[in-house]
Amino acid sequence: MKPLFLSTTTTTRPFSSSSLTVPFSRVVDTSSASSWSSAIADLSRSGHHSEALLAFLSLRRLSSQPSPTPSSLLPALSSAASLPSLPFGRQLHLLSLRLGYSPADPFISSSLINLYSKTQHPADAHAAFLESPVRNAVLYTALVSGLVRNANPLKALAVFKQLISNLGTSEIDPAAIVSAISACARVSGANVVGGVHGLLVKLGMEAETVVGNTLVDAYAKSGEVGNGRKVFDEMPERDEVSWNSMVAVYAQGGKPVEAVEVYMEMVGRESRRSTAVALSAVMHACAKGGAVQVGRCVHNQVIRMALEDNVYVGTSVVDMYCKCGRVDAAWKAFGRMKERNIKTWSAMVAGYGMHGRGREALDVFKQMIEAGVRPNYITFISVLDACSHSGLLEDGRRWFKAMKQDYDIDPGVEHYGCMVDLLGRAGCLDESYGLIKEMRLEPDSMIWGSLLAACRVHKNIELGEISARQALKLDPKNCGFYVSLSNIYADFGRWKDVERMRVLIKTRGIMKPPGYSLVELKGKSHMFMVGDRRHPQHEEIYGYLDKLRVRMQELGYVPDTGSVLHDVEQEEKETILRVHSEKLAVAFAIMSTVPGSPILVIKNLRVCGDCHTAIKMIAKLEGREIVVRDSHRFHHFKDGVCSCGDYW
DNA sequence: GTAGGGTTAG
Repeated sequence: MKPLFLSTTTTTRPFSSSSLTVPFSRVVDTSSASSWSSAIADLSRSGHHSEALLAFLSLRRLSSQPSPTPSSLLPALSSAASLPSLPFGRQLHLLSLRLGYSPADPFISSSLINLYSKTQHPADAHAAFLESPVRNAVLYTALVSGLVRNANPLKALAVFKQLISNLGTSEIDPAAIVSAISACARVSGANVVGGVHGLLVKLGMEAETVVGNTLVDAYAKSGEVGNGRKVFDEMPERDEVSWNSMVAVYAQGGKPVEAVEVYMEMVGRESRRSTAVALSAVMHACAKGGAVQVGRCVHNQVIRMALEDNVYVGTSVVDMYCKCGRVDAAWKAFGRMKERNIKTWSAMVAGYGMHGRGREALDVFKQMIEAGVRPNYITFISVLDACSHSGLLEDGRRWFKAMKQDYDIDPGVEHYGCMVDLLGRAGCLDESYGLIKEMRLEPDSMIWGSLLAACRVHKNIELGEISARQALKLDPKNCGFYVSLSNIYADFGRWKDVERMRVLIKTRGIMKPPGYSLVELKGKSHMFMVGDRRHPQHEEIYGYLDKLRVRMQELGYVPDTGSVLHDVEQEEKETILRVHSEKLAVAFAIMSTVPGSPILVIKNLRVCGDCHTAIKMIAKLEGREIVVRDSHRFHHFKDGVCSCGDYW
């Protein structure tokens, strides 16, 4: 009966970036079952899941104990679920079946539901639920959250309703309500979150911090940021997660100013600790809103707190600079990082890619492979996207083939989308069409849209009609498809068809989502919509644009009214073009900054053809580098040309 | 057996 000294020193946890010292060492009496199981439970509870599993295995091997009991099996199973590790979990499942603990023991059953949900085996999770002779609230809750995790929120809500009808509302506790709220957050429809909110108020759970946290996120996910903020403001107590969620909500909504405000309130008035999570979230907000000045301040804070080496924070810094048009600053930050994971590398590849610097993107990608990091599904999207933005036809073909052959990754719609775009751009329309036809997956509307756009550039009316028909079948409300087809007809002088498209757009009530452009000035974001006159300096902006237009016309500028949808006269179309949001933003930025300094404009939609031509000229006339981020990529306008090579 | 199920971020 030799006691075993079980000590775990420095070890690296799988799926975690930092190596850490496990604060665990104790004497385990291997002859005592309770000492054995409490050691495993301690490890599992403190989050040292691989160590818990190792302890379970090694102690089983060393021990004279006949067979494990639920008190050691259970924490091991819960660690297997947390990692998550399907092989370990299955082994433990089989063991508990053999020993008769499963399916009889509801504690084991709930852990099994959790395990199979986390390893994306929802059918097995459901089976574990059905096999259990006991159906208590914990089992229901495990199933509800598991279904949410596996992208089935509707079924999750149905299971939650079963809970209520079978067990009554008295069985509902905060954990149950939290999983129900997170299901609601992912179901579209009016007031879904509000329904469960009402229920939990009736049950007197609104003061629970976790419940409030989940509600904040749920309202935000359903587009009701205001309601989320209200819940946040009324919470009696807020923890770290509450604050981080509120920052994240604004980040996801692309509101860097509000995100920073909440962050400042957290570290200022509330004098809470700033954390890596909070800083990544704020950085994410800056990336989304193109707020490079604020982003730089946040970056300074990251440096001050010595958090640059944190791989998550470092990656969000890289991503922020890329998305704010400063890909060289991103590269510098990338170079300083001591540790890089797959997301870090992919962010850098994507960063170069969206700036049209495909060669550099591929170089980084090759360095990544040399560094021994295995590319995944996402990485290949970045790689192929980079090829398509730079027209690297041969590289694109090569890596598209290699992803399946060398890395055994089946191409998804995103990869096909990049290839269709790349081939189409290069004028290989038949090959592009052929690729769509040989896809095993259902092509989405974006893929057909890419081919449609290529058909316009390379003037192929037959294939254009085919593509448009398919695209519109999948997404009949997307006005871009109507416009592209109409443009093709216009290029061929088929004015009757152009008119037919115009009528179609009108009768089907197709609306273009409102376009807006953002410019950051002294840390403040200025937003412009088409024909916006809300800006205090709008008189000056319009006056300046008028003067610019005269100079542009001297250079041969002719308005391209093709992308104006409205049912109006030619003259009026030109007026609309004149006040497109990106033109207003560019004019405002030039007026407000020192001559010669670069300009960044963030646009929510794709930049229109006329604006693209106009901004090229403005860049030349004003001797400025104008960088525009549209919904698709970056455009660097300089000396009258654009980095996209006029294909976007 | 404070045994199992619950929220945020990258």
